[in-house]
Amino acid sequence: MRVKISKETANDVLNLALDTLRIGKQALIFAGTKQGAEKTAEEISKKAKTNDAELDKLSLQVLQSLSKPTKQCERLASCVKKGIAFHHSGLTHQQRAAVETGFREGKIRIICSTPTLAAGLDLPAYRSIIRDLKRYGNYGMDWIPVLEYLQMSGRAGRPKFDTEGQAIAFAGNDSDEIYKRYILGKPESIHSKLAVEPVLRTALLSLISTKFITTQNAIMDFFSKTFWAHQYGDMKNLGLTVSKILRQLEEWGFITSMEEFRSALDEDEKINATAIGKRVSELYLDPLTAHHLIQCMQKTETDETFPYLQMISSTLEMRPALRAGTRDHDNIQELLTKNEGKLLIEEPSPFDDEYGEFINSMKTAWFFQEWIEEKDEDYLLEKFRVRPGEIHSKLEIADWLLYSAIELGRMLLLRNTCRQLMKLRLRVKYGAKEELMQLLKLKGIGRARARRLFSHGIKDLAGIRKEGVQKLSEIVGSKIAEDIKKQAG
DNA sequence: GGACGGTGAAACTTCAGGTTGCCTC
DNA sequence: GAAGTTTCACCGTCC
Repeated sequence: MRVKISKETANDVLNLALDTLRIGKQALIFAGTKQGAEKTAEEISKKAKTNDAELDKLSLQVLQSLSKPTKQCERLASCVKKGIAFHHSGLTHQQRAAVETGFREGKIRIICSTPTLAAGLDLPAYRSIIRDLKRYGNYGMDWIPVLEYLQMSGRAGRPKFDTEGQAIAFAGNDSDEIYKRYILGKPESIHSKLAVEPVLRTALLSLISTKFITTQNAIMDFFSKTFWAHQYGDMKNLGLTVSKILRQLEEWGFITSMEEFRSALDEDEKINATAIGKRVSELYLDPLTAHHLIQCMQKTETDETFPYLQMISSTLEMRPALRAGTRDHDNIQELLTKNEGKLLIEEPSPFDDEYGEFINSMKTAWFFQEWIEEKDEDYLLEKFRVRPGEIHSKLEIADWLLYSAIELGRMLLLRNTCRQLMKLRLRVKYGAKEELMQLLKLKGIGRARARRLFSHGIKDLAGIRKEGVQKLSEIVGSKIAEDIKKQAG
């Protein structure tokens, strides 16, 4: 089928989008990066001539999803005003929901998105436009998986409304390659061998700790019957990986064999989870991460925050860590010097493979440090290029890791460290300095109000009791003033 | 003559996603 | 590897 599109601008993605608007249909546009998605949405919205009171309402909703709108919020809001939106992991939950329902209801005509929408959500459109078929990966720029292409093009056509759908991919100079790869090519198998180890580690420990499996033979037997082994194909290799992981788990003290003097695990030997191994499994923690946390905590008992932030920032769970660019170089060097001798993970040689990952984890830790120093989201967006939604997801992971670390620390009787970590967890949760801790215990008081109270000299519950409702009302509003007065007793 | 502003090309920077736990001093 | 962003030199205009 041939479709003629008028060449209104030099940008064909833009032309296609404008054409979609003209024929009164909806489109999803897939871009390779968040920046790319935002950019295309913005370009289209500048050319779109939509005007609608409903959209104004939606736009306002998007803008006010945070107490203080960031530049990203403003950008999205101005797009939505024109019936265009972008969608990626850096959006807040409310924003995502607003964009999705807005599209389902037909108010939003075009969404420019990263592959988020293709995988998880059922959001069909008349046109599915794939702008980028290449993406930056571990080995430079590379083709996206066939599976992903199918998922994106599969969004075209809405079964209930359209009799047809169009999936359009932008080819550039590689149309032959694209035809071979994506139209004729087979999707790759679901499991990749590289991703196996963390999952296998967690699964193994869980099987052992629930006493579902007690010998290595039984383990191999179990895995040979799973679909997973079928996918993995090579049982011999899987066997080697399994015994390697078992040895690691033993070394880390998460499992024991009955005859402890034997260094290697015998195949019929009984295997049990240790108390701490059991807890690790209950926490759904990757044993490697658990081991890392334990080692770090046993190394120090500091009352500084940065070492612990570095500890949680250098886990697999926290990946992808924030990328450190050249403009961060000086700041990170300064951090390294300032924390010399206190870091829980030593700086590797710059020639080491891990060096880049180390620097990234330093940047992530630094980001958390700034967060608990009460820097606002706009500042963080500017300085770290972290979007609001990402801030939340990183904080959630941080909270979970800190919780896990506290649990493990408690079992290891690291009382002092646990106390520090509990304080830190609260600060990470609220993004506040330690001096606000007392006030944050109150319901309805977050870091913003706590800071306002504090700067008026009200520093704790006693301070609230002393102050009159009138004065409190001026600071935090009358409803909350009454409420916290009640809470303070 | 100098402040200001627009333009374009070169240099530089950055690059997807999302599941896990919960009362504990 | 390539899109997006920043920087900077260059030119023209207005006062």
